[in-house]
Amino acid sequence: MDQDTIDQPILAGTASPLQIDLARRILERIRDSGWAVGTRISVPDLARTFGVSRSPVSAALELLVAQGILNAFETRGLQLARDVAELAPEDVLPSSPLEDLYRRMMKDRSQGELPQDVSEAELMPRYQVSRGVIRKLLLRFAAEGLVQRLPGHGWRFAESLVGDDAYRESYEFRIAVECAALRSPMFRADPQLLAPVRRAHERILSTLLDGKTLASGDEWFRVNASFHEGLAACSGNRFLADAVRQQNNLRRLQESAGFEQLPGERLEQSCREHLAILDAVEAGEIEWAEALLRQHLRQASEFASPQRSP
Amino acid sequence: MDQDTIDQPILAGTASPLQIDLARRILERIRDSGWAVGTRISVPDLARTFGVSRSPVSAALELLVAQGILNAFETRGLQLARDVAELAPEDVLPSSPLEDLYRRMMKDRSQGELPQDVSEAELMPRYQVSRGVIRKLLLRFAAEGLVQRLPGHGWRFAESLVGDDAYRESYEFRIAVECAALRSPMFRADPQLLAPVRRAHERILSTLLDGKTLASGDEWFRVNASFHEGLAACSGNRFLADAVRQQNNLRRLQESAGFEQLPGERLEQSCREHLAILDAVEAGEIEWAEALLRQHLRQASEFASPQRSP
DNA sequence: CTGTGCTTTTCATTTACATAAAATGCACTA
DNA sequence: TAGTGCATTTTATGTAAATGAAAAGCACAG
Repeated sequence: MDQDTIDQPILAGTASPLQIDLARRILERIRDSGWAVGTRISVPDLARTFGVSRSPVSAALELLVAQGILNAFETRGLQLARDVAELAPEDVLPSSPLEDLYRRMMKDRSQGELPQDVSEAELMPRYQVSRGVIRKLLLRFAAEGLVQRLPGHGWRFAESLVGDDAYRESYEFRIAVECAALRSPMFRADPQLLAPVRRAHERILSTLLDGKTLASGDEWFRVNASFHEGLAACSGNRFLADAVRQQNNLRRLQESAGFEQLPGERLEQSCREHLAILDAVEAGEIEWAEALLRQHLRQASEFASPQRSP
Repeated sequence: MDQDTIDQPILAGTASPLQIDLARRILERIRDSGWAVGTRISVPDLARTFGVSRSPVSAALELLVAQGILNAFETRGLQLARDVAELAPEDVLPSSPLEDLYRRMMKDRSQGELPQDVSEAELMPRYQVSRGVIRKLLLRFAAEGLVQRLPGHGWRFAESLVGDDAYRESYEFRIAVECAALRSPMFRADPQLLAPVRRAHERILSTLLDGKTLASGDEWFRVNASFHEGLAACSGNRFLADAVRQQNNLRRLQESAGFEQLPGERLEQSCREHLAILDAVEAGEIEWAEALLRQHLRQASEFASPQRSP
């Protein structure tokens, strides 16, 4: 077992993006479910959960085996080999080259090193990759609404979230949509949906109260997203839920540029506000919940916006 | 000049989708600007307007020449050859094969002839086209939020608007978003944006009052979409505008199934309601406009929904 | 009856090359 | 000075074969 712990770049070459992605999600799932060491890992079960066939799941589990997180279970099958509560997925798993490029392009754009209008042929030599890769990336950007095809040649980056305007607009949109979700006549606080969200918040809060900082900035982002998306999902309106999810995708773009490392206290406050909103929702006090949510978003907006001064 | 009038399928083979699209937009522009016969047509001007180079514009104009709509201007250049006020663009121009396929797939899906989950390899033989074409179409659907990539293999169509639930949810969403657009602090009724919308409505209204029916069902759909999108665009909030546009895309998927041929009187009423809202907006009476819009959407919802009974 | 491990089949992506289309530049004209 | 017409360059798209990855099937163990 080599060195037992972290040696990432090994065998990073052989693993599809899907496999890496699955490995990360499986690891998160193991952690969040709090399974004990020795628990048997079922491939078909995971395959069902993530909506794929068993092949990529098996490959993903192999990655985890190579990291010493899983090991063989008696004669066949796999089991959990160690406690993963303290493990940060990104430290353990190789990152997909595609994902890296994605972030790199995003960063380059948000720092103005890429012009607003680009051509595929211009990007190919810049990032030393084939056209297919470039296309794939651009398509992903496009799916997230960050980039558009121009008629004729070229692509244009959205004005995106550069500039205070976009920030204001984003928060205005979120207030409109999320409050509408709460007010929806079909709104119903689904415990199955909200309980994990609450747990995640409590976990973070206790980490903070221990004086520790979060393992990764990404973690708060994900929990935050799960809160807003979970609330929207309770509206029973797929369009409201989709809109919230879409906004979160956009925001992820922003964060990964490296801006907005929230200070611990602000983070703690956000966490408490989320919990208060959950309390109100679960108690059926929807109007109060809406007021809290509106206030929460407004504050978040004020906190985020003055990052850049004009 | 052959037969002077309409002979569509001729030389439909040689013309890129962009060229055909431009030809249609140019024709609409000529019609909506009300230029007189003999007006000179400037290529660079059109190229600027549509944000492309002169090449595709020239090619598009050639298409119009072939239809007898333009002809040579003295020694060089082109001029408007005939009155186009009564011309329906779709009768004159060849339709791009890509566009046809797009509509066909949409229709097939909305009539349930395509399953929700599809693979590229399944579509290729079905529509007798290469993978590239299929990809292009799927990507277009994806950009409109109508289809999603599945992890692993295949694509999944959005739940779309099948079922009464989806209808209700769609209208709830639109009410939330469009009303938020009106209430936005940055809302500003932009005449440049709204004037063409108003003109289009007036044109339709006068057509109806003449006792005629609309040239194509598509026409009302486009005008209706331009109204709602135009209003949202005035909010100065790109996210609100995008959300409205996306809803319209979804609705188009629905309509193309051939449902919902609105009766003339309902159509006339919708038209008048739109105009009333425009009046209110342009007079700065935003609250009144919002009330009208909310009512308008609610009525439209009631009209559309009982189409299918459970 | 479910899960595993392996094999086979299906599907998607990649690569390189050929072709089509759009953008650009320039000489010339009104 | 802006516009046309044509030539050139740049850019993107289409095609086909090869590779790689995921899905589906099957025999067997618990």
